[in-house]
Amino acid sequence: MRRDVFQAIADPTRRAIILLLAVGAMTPNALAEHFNSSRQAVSKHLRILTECEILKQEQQGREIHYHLNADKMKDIEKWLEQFKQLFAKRFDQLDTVLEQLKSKNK
Amino acid sequence: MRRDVFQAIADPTRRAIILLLAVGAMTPNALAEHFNSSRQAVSKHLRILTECEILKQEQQGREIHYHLNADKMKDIEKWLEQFKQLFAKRFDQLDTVLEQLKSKNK
DNA sequence: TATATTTGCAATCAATTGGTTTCGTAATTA
DNA sequence: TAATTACGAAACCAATTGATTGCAAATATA
Repeated sequence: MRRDVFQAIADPTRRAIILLLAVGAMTPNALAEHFNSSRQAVSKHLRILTECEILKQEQQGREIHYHLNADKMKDIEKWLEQFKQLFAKRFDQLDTVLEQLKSKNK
Repeated sequence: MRRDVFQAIADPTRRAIILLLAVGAMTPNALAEHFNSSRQAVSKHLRILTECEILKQEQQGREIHYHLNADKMKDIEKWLEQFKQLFAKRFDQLDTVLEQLKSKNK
């Protein structure tokens, strides 16, 4: 079973959960009210997000408060950064080619 | 069939394809050489990425060069930015609360 | 103590996914 | 023209996904 941040944010409901919890911790019931999905469906998403270590549980009596581990989100940022650098480098190479063409025409 | 950038980057092979194409355009066969998967499997990923408009095809004789539409990647960045702002705002609110507590104790 | 509330967990199901194999077609090359 | 190459598309399959239903455990309330 693959369980990484990218698979976690692939689902729109899970992305919404992340945004909601970015504002503040919430219980499953409170979260479920924001969606059309059932409480169990939301709970399943919470389980997946917890397994990815994007969420942490905090038991308070019979309630469980889910809150964000914002650090995990950096994995996405890291990959994006890697992509951006590779893409930028491509232009560098293009620049080199253009420079070479330029000096050839001289 | 859901077809968005988030679902596209959920698969590790597709993420690798994106990174490879960030450096420069490639044909399906050239791409497939970088993976253990078959040419057809890679081709299927290419179709998905093209349907998401992350990739564009450019026919050259019997070869098809796939290259990146880097703009689409901004969708991920936008969502990340939205998340970061919500998360930052949370700290702002916390700051406000702390400020209020501070003035109460005066 | 009896009842209600909050929650996780297992079983089940239809839909989707990622992969393979096979086929057809268009562009090269011999 | 015949063989080869590069590719997409369709059919198929096992594994995974997202959702539902039913249940049990723990805590709170009457």
